Amino acid sequence: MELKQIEKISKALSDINRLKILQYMQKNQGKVECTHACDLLDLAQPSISHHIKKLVESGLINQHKIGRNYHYSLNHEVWDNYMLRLKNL
Amino acid sequence: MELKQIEKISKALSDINRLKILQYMQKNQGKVECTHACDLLDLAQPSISHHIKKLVESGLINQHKIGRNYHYSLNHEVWDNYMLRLKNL
DNA sequence: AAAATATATTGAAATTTTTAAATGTATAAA
DNA sequence: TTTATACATTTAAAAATTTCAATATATTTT
Repeated sequence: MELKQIEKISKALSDINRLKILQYMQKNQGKVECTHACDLLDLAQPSISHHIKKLVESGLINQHKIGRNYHYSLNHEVWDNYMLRLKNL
Repeated sequence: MELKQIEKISKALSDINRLKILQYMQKNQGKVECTHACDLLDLAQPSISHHIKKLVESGLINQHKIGRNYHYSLNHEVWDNYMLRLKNL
């Protein structure tokens, strides 16, 4: 993993709303209802959408549509590599 | 460790220049000669100073002056807590 | 196929971050 | 104690990020 990706992942983790979204995902078995997330975070729907996109683009989470809603899962490989690289910076 | 500090540390790690500074510190046993760092990163001296400050403020590194220059050391407690919190987000 | 529901994208404003010139402060050397 | 050297701070401009209204797209229901 290159330094550039370490930077990108750290950036994805550097916003409290995105951290809360990650927590919400985990608690909800990866299921995310956008409207519920809006209430929870007190953000407009496009903002939620934008934050989720950043998480996906960083590679930290995978996205797949189920019916009308989305499900997400941690990309454990990316996650573990990130930790490892930080430890041995 | 609160979510706010996770955010702050991630933010400190979310700039490639700061990551390079961290690497440079490690390679140099924590010793930093600012002018050398300027050359390495192709940044002006105040920028280096600013980036180092962000790292110190995040709690990731400790700063202590030796003679005219500065030495730094990783704050392992903060570092480890950060990792742990991320793992169990 | 039309209406309803859920998320994505675009565009623009507000905020934050990054950068460096100018200047200040502290230490070391002459 | 003057001069040189090294890092810090202030200030201001440039760049990037965050936010949301408006709009678009996709899916489900009727």
